[in-house]
Amino acid sequence: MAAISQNRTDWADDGEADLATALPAPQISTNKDGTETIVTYFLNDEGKKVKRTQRIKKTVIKRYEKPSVAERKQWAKMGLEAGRAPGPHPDTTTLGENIVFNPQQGFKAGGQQEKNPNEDRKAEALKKMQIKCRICSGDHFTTKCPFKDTMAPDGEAGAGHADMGPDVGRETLGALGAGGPAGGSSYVPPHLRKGAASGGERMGGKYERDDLATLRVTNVSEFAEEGEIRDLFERYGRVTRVFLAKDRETNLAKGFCFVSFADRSDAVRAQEKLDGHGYLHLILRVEFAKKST
DNA sequence: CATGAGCGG
Repeated sequence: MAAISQNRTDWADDGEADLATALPAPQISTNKDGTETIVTYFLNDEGKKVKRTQRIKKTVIKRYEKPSVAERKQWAKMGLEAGRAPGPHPDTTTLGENIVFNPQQGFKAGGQQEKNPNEDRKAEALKKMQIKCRICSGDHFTTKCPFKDTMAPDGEAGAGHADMGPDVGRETLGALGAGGPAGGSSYVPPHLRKGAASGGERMGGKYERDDLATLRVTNVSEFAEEGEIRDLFERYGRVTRVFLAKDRETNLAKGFCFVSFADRSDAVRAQEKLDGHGYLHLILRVEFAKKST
């Protein structure tokens, strides 16, 4: 490494030493308002000398920073920067746009990604074998019980029987305020909740998915991806949802998907245009979805 | 071929 000249200020100096050295040195001055003005000189693509004036405000904005980046900043400087003060210097570093680091949801400085607490609790419960079926006391959830269709959970009067009063055996509905489906469970799936992205509508005390502008697409390749399908359908209007059915085990597409549009008229056009359209070695069939069972 | 997943403990 000793062979590298310590006097060189730029890799581009090779063969143009006279021009390069003719450039004035960068100047930094501090203004009254605390900002700094940086003047640098360089040669542009056409070999013309350019003076650049930048005014920067040295406000330190505290924000999350990738731990790996933070660590890297502690490294001793090397090469032309060896021994110099921390931070960028205009003769070796070109100041660019601020790049906003946008941490992922759950990102935590100084450590691993935060785990979903629900996942944790569930895994924990499974590990300790605390799951006990309320019907048969087996180590599965009540809803997974092989007897769930024929027996009610212990302590509940015949769930699903017609002679049941409106409040008998019915749990209090949660603060989400959605009327759940009849059947005794207070659980309201995310897409049916108030404010869910894909317009649920209150009808007769129940939330139902609005499938008026939903297309069912069949003959979809197992290698299909939701994003690609969305791109394809976006050409005909605003797509509000793409659901690509996948096998939960293998994660391979099952061969059909649903695409919802904001406007039914767009769905009509997409249906007409894309029915019979080739996508990845297969020819799509596109029709309007019927109500889900 | 094919009408979605989802919680819960």
